[in-house]
Amino acid sequence: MPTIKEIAKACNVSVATVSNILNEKGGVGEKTKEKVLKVIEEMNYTPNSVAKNLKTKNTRSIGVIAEDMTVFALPDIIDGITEYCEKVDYQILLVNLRLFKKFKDSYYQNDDYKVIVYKEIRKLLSKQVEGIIYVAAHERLINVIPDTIPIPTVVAYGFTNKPQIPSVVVLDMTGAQELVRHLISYGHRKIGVIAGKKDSIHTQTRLEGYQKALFDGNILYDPGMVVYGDWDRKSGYENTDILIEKGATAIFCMNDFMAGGAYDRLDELGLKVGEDIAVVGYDNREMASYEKPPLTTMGLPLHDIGYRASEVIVRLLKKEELHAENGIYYIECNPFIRKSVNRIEEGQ
Amino acid sequence: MPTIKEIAKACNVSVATVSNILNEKGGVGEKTKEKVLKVIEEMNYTPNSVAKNLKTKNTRSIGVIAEDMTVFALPDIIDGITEYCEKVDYQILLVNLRLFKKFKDSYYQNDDYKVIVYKEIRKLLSKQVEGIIYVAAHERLINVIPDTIPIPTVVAYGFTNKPQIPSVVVLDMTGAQELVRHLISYGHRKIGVIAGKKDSIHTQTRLEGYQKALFDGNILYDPGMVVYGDWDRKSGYENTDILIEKGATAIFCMNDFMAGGAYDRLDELGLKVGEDIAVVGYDNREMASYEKPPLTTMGLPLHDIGYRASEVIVRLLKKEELHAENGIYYIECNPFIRKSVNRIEEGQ
DNA sequence: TTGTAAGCGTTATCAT
DNA sequence: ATGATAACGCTTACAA
Repeated sequence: MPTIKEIAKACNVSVATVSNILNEKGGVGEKTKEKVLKVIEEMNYTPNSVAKNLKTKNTRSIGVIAEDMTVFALPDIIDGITEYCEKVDYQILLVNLRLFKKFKDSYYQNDDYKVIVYKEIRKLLSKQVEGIIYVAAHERLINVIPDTIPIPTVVAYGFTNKPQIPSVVVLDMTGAQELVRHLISYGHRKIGVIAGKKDSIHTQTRLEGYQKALFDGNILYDPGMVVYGDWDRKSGYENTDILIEKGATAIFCMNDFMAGGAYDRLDELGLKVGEDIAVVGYDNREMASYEKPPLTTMGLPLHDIGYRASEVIVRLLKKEELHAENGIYYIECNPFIRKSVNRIEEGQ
Repeated sequence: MPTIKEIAKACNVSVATVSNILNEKGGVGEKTKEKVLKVIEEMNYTPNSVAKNLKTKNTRSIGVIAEDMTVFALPDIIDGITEYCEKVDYQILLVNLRLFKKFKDSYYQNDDYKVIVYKEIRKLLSKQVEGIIYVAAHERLINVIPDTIPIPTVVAYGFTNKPQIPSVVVLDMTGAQELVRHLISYGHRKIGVIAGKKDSIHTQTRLEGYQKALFDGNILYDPGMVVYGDWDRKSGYENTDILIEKGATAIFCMNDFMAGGAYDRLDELGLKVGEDIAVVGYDNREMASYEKPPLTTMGLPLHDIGYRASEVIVRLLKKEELHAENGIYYIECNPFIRKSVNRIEEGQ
């Protein structure tokens, strides 16, 4: 690989001239420019960005720390990050923590992984990335980022307890609200909920959205209509009976898996989803559209979360003002209306 | 951020000494070492790898070019890459081409994206990556990598026509063979096939595996028992009748989606999968385990493909011998035996 | 055991 | 319009 020096020598010009041409600084004669460009082409010269970065003290690169690439939300989030970064010509250094593979489901219960994160941040820092995006595998409080971190950092799909580290999260509240409003608009008034785990942020905010929709619809909130699952299909199956016994005409499941479980049980009960009873899910997982009937659900704005996170990083890099309360950006969900909600006649 | 010079000054030693300590070169007095380490800690010094890389002319980084992150195979492949790279301490520069988003399904029909790939390779080269892994979204011939590429390159999940660019692919043949052998071992002898698109490499090799299994089982190969779908669920649905009319007792679908479609049609026909008829899929997509009954299928060795690809790159980097015919590495599939295959009594 | 200084491939300042 | 040269932060002979 030739260097700028060799190009200069081959052209009988100085390195400064070659550099000026490469960076379009102007003040260069037309024919020298032509000649140099030709030689560069001929010798297949590629500038060495490492040297350039050392000199200019910027790398146009950001570090992306993914808790676990293989968790369903991550690829879309990273896709959003890459889309924006491509636009503004930033390179991505990817680190995949593989937390689920290493620590199973419980990694965030202990703090062993804090030191791993810390180490990876150091590495990224030494590589002179200009910013870091930390992508959580599940939306929750992320407190592994040292406050002493000297470069802009944002958390995607997770909250922080520090306003100086912005975060980008799902606007779960209105998503749930919209789904339940949809149910109500189809005449349902006895709407059961199969919630997720009680300590999950998703569960709490989706429940709030449910309550708001009831309130707007002038429907009494009956806590007995809310049962808690654990996000797994089986728990959807198991909790369905309770709701049916209470006379629910519709079931709002807080994820698609539990909705699938409800489908299973409803089928056994001889109840046809979308005809005798309504079911809605959340997340718009791939299987949602393959259920019979296809499941009405709420799509997570994963791609947009990544996109926004990189927008925020770039604003931070340019020292531009941020306009988000407490540094939290909420991104709206998109509904997927399919065939799992039946219309109920008035007075029924 | 302090530099090595500032550390040296603060310690009243030379930069060489600090450097030697950092790189554990030895020949350093115990107490100077202690002192320097303490100051490094205190001043929170992080070595600048950009400068280091410039000097040492290696970056311990490889470029990963993904055709499209959001295609189902990619996250696992990249996960495999990151696992190995973490072990050998290589950093990943990620490029997401977003081919599907940009060109829909037909990008590989035209060559517009060749110039994009070429540009990205140049960028990566200028960043001084030591090798490149190109990750295809679907297994096919990848011919977008210039033969003039000056650094080791391997294609994951795709073939190349150049032996100097190794590739790592799925061993589809034995996967299909094993699946059909499984069917035969359960007593099935009239095994229909819903194949994928005719021009797909997957279709061709999986068909070959099917034929081999028949041969080993002393079963006549009836080309009429093979119908072609287009990988979509609908085409599984539509092709089922043909096979049933021909008296198939088992259907080998070349992916899980088409198997799902077959389930749908069989259900309409009043045939119970796993009792009256056997169905197997391929790929082990997420929905396979949620089908009723859970679908027996063949899992793709995605993670291992990525892992192997980076192993190969690292071997290449170390100029070690490669031991693969034509530079093609085949990775075996893993079967997921579930509930969709019934046992047939002899003579039935 | 420690220090001096050259040099990696660029950019940028200042002359010419 | 072009060139000489210092500097970016580090490693590495080589000298002391």
